[in-house]
Amino acid sequence: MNEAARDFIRQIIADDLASGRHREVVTRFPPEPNGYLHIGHAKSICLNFGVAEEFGGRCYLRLDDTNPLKEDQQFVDAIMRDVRWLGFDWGDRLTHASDYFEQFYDCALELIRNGKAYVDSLNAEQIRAYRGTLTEPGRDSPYRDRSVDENLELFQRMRAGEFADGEHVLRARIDMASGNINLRDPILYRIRRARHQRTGDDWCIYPMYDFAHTISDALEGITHSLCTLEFEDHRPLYDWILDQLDLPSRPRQIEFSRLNVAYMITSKRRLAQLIEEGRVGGWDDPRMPTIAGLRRRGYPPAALRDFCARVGVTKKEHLIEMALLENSVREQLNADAPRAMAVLDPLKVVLTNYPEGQTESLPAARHPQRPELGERELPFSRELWIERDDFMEDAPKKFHRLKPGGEVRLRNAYIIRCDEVVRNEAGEIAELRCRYDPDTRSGLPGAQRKVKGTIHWVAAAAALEAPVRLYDRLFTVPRPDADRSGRDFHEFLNPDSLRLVPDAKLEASLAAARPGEVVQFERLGYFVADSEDSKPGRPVFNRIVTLRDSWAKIEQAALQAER
RNA sequence: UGGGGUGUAGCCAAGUGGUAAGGCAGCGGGUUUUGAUCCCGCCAUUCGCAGGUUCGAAUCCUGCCACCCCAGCCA
Repeated sequence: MNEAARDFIRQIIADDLASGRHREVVTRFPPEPNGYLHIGHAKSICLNFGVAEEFGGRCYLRLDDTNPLKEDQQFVDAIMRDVRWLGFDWGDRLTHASDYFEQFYDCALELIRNGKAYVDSLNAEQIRAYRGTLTEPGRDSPYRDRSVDENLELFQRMRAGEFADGEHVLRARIDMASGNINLRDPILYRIRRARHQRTGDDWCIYPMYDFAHTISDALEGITHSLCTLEFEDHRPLYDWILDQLDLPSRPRQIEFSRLNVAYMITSKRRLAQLIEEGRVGGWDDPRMPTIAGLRRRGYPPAALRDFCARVGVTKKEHLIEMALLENSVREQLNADAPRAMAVLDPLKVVLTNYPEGQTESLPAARHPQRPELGERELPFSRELWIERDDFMEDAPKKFHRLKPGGEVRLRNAYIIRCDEVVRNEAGEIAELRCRYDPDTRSGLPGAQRKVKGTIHWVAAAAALEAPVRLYDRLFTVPRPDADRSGRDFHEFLNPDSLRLVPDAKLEASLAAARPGEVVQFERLGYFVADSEDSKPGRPVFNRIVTLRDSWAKIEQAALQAER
């Protein structure tokens, strides 16, 4: 694995192994259980677990539960489910920051004894004022020089619950004049009378991220602590903590840029807001960028892993086009998804020369490139549904579907010719009267005859009617949460992110689709039987992604040319 | 005005002094009973800009410019 380092982090790790600095690789994925994991986390999961796997090391799943006000067990369960679904295994390395509360406390005592931490009794407002600004240094707190004994006593009393929330904090004694604000005596512990989901009421003081995270890394023997760019200027603090304490290992923090995908937001706060406001159905709504949402949408885990691998790992800010994600999804789905036919916007076709009452059953391959997947049977009869936009009265020459007097092939069946267009009183096209050519049934020698187009269809009498949900991007602009003019991301919600087709006409064999099963509706896209709303015999389908559509491009180009 | 980062094609991304990989997108062509898939070809004389060093610079030096992050008792 050494020579094939795919990114700068793997390069560093390979070098560390080669130089003997480390003999093994230990990483961790440390989410805070205050929301669901999203596609950005997927990148971090793939990186941390992937690196460990590739270098024969191990990776911890560590729940960073140091703030009882925000965290919840339901999120812990969801996180485990999502990591597992993505294809990763933490073995017996499931940990919680709260497992180490006692050790954190001991570390705090050690800092106090060495004069490296003190109890500050300024209130929150005062602490902010004393901190200075980006360009002006801060000032020392009047409590900064309390004696070791006084600090020890106060801190012990903090733990014992003798003070109200906010009355005191424990601070590191570093440098109030540092250009790096994280070094201006950062807060290590705060008093918070809140019931913790794992430790209950054992504690009323809780450690801050920088303190808890650094020590957790060291206790677990993490060799490479991988995190996103916004923690870059926390690294001096990370290293300072490691310098002060007597810990079993010395991890190294390395930062990489977080994943940004166009037309998506990954702020947990904003995602939670969308749910609260009822803009989406929940954390697993198929439009959500959450792992649960993508799963319900029908994205295969392998597609997500492939996507993360293609995106790469660097320190550069980026905005990945959705097309890259969709390419990974289509690539997975094309290989495995069985084919079926479904008509979403039906137009009736009557085959005038097909005997009334007659039906037949036509075999059709489940997958054109994979004969081993077998065949399914398609009922065929006199009345059919075809897609409304597969017919055009005044068709351009490039349109090779059905037109008056024209021929088209019905996929897996016969060639038909359109003789007559029947209209209703409103003047709308109500039905097409066509003739079929009996010699051209698929499999027969007559089927060799070439026609320009092939369209999909469903026999009317045998059609399964089922709801189909057509999903599209949730937002109308690539960066909904970074608008230059300061407009709120709500303004960019896509009103057409979900279009419901209440009774699409589906090929009969689709009645057997199990929840979670993926199929390709030929010429339309990939669809999944919804895992929540499908009932036996009555599936509800979600559109995962459309097929590539070069006709749509031609049409668009024509439209452009007209202008 | 302090500190920390980042600039290679439309979007990502390799490149580590020897003459710009690869993917996505796009364009052109072939195969095709999915306008899908698959296959072939094209797509950076130039690496944020300006100087300098060198036989030779995306890579080294100097200066400049642009963008991102940091002032939670959040993570």
